[in-house]
Order: sequence, then structure tokens, then C-alpha cells
Amino acid sequence: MSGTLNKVILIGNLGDEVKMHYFDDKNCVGRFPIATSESYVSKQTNERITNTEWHNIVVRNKAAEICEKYLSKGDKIYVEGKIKTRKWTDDKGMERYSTEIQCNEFTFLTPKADQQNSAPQPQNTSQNTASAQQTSANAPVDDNDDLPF
Amino acid sequence: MSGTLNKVILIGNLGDEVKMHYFDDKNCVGRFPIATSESYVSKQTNERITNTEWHNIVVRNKAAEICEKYLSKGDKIYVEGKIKTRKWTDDKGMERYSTEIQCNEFTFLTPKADQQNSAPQPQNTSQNTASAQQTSANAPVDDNDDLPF
Amino acid sequence: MSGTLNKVILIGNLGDEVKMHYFDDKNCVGRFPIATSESYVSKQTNERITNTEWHNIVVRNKAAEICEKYLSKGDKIYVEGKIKTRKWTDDKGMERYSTEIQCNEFTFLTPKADQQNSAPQPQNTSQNTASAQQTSANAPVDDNDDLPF
Amino acid sequence: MSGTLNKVILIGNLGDEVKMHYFDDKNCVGRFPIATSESYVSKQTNERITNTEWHNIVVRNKAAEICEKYLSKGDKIYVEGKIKTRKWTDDKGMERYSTEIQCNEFTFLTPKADQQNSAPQPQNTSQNTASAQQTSANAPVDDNDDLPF
DNA sequence: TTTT
DNA sequence: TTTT
Repeated sequence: MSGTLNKVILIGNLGDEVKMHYFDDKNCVGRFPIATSESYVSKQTNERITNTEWHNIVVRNKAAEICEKYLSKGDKIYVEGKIKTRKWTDDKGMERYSTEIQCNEFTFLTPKADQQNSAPQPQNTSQNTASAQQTSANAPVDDNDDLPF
Repeated sequence: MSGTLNKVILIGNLGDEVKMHYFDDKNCVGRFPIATSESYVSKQTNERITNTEWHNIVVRNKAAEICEKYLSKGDKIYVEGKIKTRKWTDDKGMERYSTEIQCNEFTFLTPKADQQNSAPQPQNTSQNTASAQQTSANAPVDDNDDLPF
Repeated sequence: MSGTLNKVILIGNLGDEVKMHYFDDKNCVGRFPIATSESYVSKQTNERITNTEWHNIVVRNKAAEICEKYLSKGDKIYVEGKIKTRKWTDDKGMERYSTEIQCNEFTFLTPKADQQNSAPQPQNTSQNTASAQQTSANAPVDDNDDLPF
Repeated sequence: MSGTLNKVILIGNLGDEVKMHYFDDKNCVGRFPIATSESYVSKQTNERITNTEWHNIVVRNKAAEICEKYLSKGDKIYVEGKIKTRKWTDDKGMERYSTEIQCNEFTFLTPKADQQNSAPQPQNTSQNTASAQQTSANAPVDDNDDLPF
């Protein structure tokens, strides 16, 4: 309901490999961090400052498997998704929050020499980006987990 | 393939009613113009200048029918889609181009008093926006038309 | 440097009033939460599920003052910005993280009766949205704070 | 005015070199086409169909000079801007329209070996993307041209 | 932890 | 006219 929108658009580099987590033989998630960075010259010290922001990307099912297969640490990727902050309780019983990007579309930006003759980039009909939407649409169980892992 | 992206994000007001065009009993398109405007104060004349840009929105199938049912001239809408420039030949045999926005997601921004208790806003599972993607996905015939209308 | 992008696009409703925090007579931040929601019908229970996501919006300087002046709890707003996760230490010495949206462009979506003849919507030259970029550009001290507040 | 938004987000490859047009020693525009493509397998013929869409990018002043200096045909770029359709009269006195993307932010996505030690990617303070906004802000004359060129 |  |  309600005329709202929650959209994130990122271009960044993987800081680590895709980590898969299987719920059963059909449902899984892949997780990986990507870094975005901005830099500027400080007016006070005249030195270049670089700030890096890390984003926890979560991708589901078939899209996750494509990411695991084709993405490596260091690769550049375009990610579109939505922000989700999850609440969990740490081992001291404290409430904790972690924010992740639930990816529903992506496109690889690192050219792969070895991808030329093999299966390269996933597609969907609407655009040459991979859509995680359909694959996640029939995975309601994925939305039930509220455990940190 | 190819790591490209073609995305348009608009918030604007309908300049006219949604015009439907049926191909058969299952496939249709709806078309409507929306206006975006920007204004600024001219440094030369000190007067306020407003520029209005008109966008031709095209939406397909079920999404089109939802738009026709709930949108009226003047309403504000969020539209997401892609740019498509179509080539056609005018009655003098001249090549002409027209650019349209093929909408694949939208959300209504005008509160409807009468929508409160009736069917209000379309939804999809991924977000509270309507997705035209699924409905158009199985309508390949829609992509065959290259006629201006 | 580095060809990355960190962009968030939200349409949501304010869950509270804008809270201002002044650093000095020129530099300030405004903070307010906005909610986005999505809903769907569960295939298992057949009931409608609504998930609400809260986003902490941070806006600076002149843009903050405009928000404080014209926005109220419940209003709908378009916000564009970037994700920033800040690390802080709680009173037990634990490391904590909180994610906020640093807003650099916004546009009000709730029609205001009383705004019609008074100063309504902020503008900038590039578009009819308010840009927090320029105002924050000359406020480097704003970027030095790493305290939770 | 009015709570509207006109935003385009593209990732594509240059189909040609950047063409510069100088108005005077301070004001200029750069123009270049970028291609986005989508592909899918036809359900009818089972063959792969690729559709390419061409976008005319317009960038101003300092940003234009940066593009001219660092971009070449074939390079991949992220472009953010707004849609503008310009009306002009052809040599037969017919009204013609052409749609272009007025770029106000971009980031280069093709790694440049030779950019490593020289001035690589433009930046601004808000993010590691180049902003054409400031540079074009003080170039009101640029907005007066309504000539096709 | 990435990248330039 | 690009790219994969």
C-alpha cells in the first residue's frame, strides 16, 4: 500500500567472495560486501581524504547462484535493491541492528576474458540486467528468517 | 550481456487521461503524458522561469488497466521505466523519431478519497509499487508494433 | 577516483517532526525518520502482510532549515541521498552501528494549502528539487562529527 | 515548482568520440552518444534478439572538458541526468523533436591504464562522481540555445 | 575487506 | 555508432 518507494542504486567493488547459504535445495541466499568510496581534498589540511562505505548485499536463489559463479573479490558490479534493517539479539541479550541491501537487479561491470565464450551475463526480458525479483517471488520462506548469520 | 542500464525515474502530473489501445483481449497498452517542471530565477531579468518537460508514458497489459482505472488528468505519479526512441515514417515519407518511457513500475502519489475503501494501490511482492514487468514479460507481440499511434 | 556510486531514492512519510541540531550559527543538521512500506498477500495464510521499513534521514544546513520549516509528521517526501553507516560506542563500551541516509536532494509530495501563496517548495536550477549539495559543500566541519546524537 | 522529478540513470558505451562546441572561452557543451542494449531469447523463433537504444548525452563546461579529455569511443560510463526534448524546425519548415540527456553527474567505468599516474577521474565532495551541476549553474546562456546542432 |  |  501507500505510495512509497525504497530503492538503492550502487556501483562498487566486491570486498570478498560471495558466501552462499542454502535453506534447502531450492532456496538460498548469497551475501557479499561491496565498497563505494568518495574522496575530496580537505580545505583545512589540503590532503586527499577517502571515505569508504561498505554495503552488505543479499541476493536470493537463482540470482545468488549466478553471482557466486561469476563474481570474485575485486569485481565491479551495479546493484539495485532496497534497504532493509534487521533487528537481532546478541549473545548478551542486547538488541542489535544490521542494515543490508536486498538486491533485486544487478549487472556485472568487470569485463571477463574467460566469459567471452562461456555463459557470460544473466539477462531478463526487460533489460540486460539480472532480476532477482522473479526468483525471489516464489521464495516466501526466505522472508521468514530473522536470525543474524 | 553487456553490462548496460537504461533507467528513468519520474515524478510528474498527468496532462491527460490514460488512452488505451487494445491489440486483442489480453494485450493492450495505455498511454499518458506526464509533466515535470523546474523553475529558477533568471539572473539577468530577475524573473522566475518555469520549464515544463512532457514525457510520453507507455504501460502495458494489466498495469495499463490499473492506470486507466485509477489515474486521472492532474494526478501525481511516480514512474520508473526505460527510454525508448521509436522511428516512424510520416505521411510525407519523412523519418520521424519519438521518444517514450516504457514504464515497468509505478506508484500513485495523489491521495484518493474514494480509494480508501475500494481497491487502492496496486502492489507487488518486492515493493509497494506496481510492476509492469511480469505482465509485459509474456506479451512479446507488444514489442512488434512500430507504428506511431 | 574509483568509479563507484552510492545512491538512495526514497518516497516515504515522516514518522516524526524534524529534529534540528545546531553546531554553530551557520552549521546544523536536521534529522527525521521516514517510513516506506510494502505489502503482499501471504500464500500460506492468505492474509495481507505489511512490512514497514524506517529510514533515518539526515539533511544539513539550509536544506535542514527548509525541511524543519515545511515538513510535518505524516508528510510525504521524496528523498535522494547516500547510505552512511556510522560506528559509535554505547555506554557499555560496545561498538554499535547505525545507518542513515545523508540527503542531498528532496522534494515535498504533500500538497500544502498554506504553501500556495507563501514560500512553497525549495528549488535549484537544475531541477525543481532542493539540493543540499551546495549548502553542505562549504560545511566540511559537518563531516567531522562521529558522535551519535 | 511543484514536487516533480526528472531523472535518468544510464550505464552504456560511447558510440563515438565526444564532440565539443564552444560558445565562448568559458561556456561549452560536449555531446556523445551512448548505447544501452538488452537481449532476450525469442519464444517464437528461439533466437537471441538484441535491442540497442542510443542516447544523446549532453554535458556542459568543465564537465564537458573532462569527458573530452578522458573518454573515448567504446568506453563505458555511468551517466545521470534529465531528459530534455528539444523542438526545432528542419529545412523544410517542419517541426522536429530530438530528445537528449542533460548530464549532471557521471563516473567512468572503463579502467584506464594510462590514467593511473595522471589525473584520472573527476570528483566532487558529495561523492566520487563528477557533478556538472555547479559548472553549468553559472552558465545561464547555455540554456537559451534552441538550435539543433 | 574493494577499487582508483 | 557501442558493448558482450
